[in-house]
Amino acid sequence: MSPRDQGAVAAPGVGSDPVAADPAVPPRRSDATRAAILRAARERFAADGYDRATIRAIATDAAIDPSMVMRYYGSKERLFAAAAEFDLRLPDFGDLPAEGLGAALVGHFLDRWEEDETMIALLRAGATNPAAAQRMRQIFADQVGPAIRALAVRAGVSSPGGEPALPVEQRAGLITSQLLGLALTRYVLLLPPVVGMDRAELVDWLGPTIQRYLLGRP
Amino acid sequence: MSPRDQGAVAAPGVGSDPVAADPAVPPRRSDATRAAILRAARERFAADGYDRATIRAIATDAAIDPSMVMRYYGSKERLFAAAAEFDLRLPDFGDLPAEGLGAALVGHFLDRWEEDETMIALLRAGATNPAAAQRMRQIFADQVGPAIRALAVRAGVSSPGGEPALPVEQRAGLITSQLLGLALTRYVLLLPPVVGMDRAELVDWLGPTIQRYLLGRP
DNA sequence: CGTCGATGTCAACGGGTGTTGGCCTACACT
DNA sequence: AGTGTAGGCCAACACCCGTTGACATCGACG
Repeated sequence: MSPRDQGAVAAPGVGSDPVAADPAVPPRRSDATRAAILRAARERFAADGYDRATIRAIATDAAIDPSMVMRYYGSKERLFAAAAEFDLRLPDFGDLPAEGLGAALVGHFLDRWEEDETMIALLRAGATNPAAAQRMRQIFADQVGPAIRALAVRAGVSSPGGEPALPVEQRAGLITSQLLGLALTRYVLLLPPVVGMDRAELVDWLGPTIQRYLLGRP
Repeated sequence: MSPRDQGAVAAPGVGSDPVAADPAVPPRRSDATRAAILRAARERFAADGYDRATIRAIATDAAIDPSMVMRYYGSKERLFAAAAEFDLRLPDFGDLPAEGLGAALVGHFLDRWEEDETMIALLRAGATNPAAAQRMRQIFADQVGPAIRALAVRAGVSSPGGEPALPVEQRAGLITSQLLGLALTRYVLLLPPVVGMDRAELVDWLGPTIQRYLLGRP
């Protein structure tokens, strides 16, 4: 195995421009293949979950040999780790009145899920694969938790220096439970009434819920 | 294969007394084995999901040969169908004031999940297995939907004969999204803040949410 | 006591999986 | 032009899976 291959496991940003990466690392001829593998992997993991998504099927989708997947990503587990790199891209909602935060969060997550199936792949895989579940906890800890904390602090539920009025971690957990429950019933289990509701209806119904978990009281 | 074996695939009620079944069908010597298989299957499906739960592992847990599983249940798919038989046991909350329905529902689901891992098995398997997802939709249609409809009618949101004030199916879908999201984050993904909350806290926080989905407005 | 069906064990089959190593090809550089 | 190396394919290995059929054992019933 070429010594350079090992270092290339870390994937670039999900939706980032494949061209114009770090100019210190010249583009390689295999970059297109790498990207094709990653794209096929995300599709398969999202559609089938970790176990049913086979290396052979992913390689067929990417129109290459299964052994190439191993050469570039080392193992199925590391391929999944690369394919499950996910950035929620949570904005800071800086110019939004505090009353609209819940609805804005619901809308942002709906948009994010529909434009990038990585999160669905993670959700499907996380139900059975411990590593995928760990990755979801990490995304929660690194992205959801801090964002919710910042929003709560800004809106005055908790002060940056002092004691939080209510544990912010639990607020983030409650918000996640509702948002992931929506993703589960809408995109994975395909529960008919949830699939049938449109974006505006979901924002209207779930917005106040998230709003209360974020800033309200039981 | 004995002709009687095929008919025995349908499992008895989940927590029902294994003795004193239909007296027309005399108990068989293999009933204990059947029950042991079913118990081991539920544990394995709940812990590992459909794909990772192997017939061999289930048979080992039940202390019998894998071929017995095939003899009694025909195939892995039919074994899962038998093990995933699930009764939510939703009460009608007859003597409860309408304001307490949301909290009562949350409490009932929490109790039900903790006393019977079948629902967790279904949730884990439903994320990747289409048949399991179909079963979840069926449970929703047969048990959750009608129960929510009855509660909503009783509390006056919808009248039995007339036009519902708001689609009751969507109310049931929203309730399911929050309750399954709780199960997912608490029992499957093991999100720390959700795992750390106790029953009373969860009822306090989620109760008003379910209450609004059941009887309120966006 | 002998028979027969139910209960259970054992070994194997066919197929699919992740993974590996050898080989060929084509490009880039001197 | 020659050569080294990265990119790619092929065949195979070892393993595990669901499933099957042949054979042993036990219990009830004539």
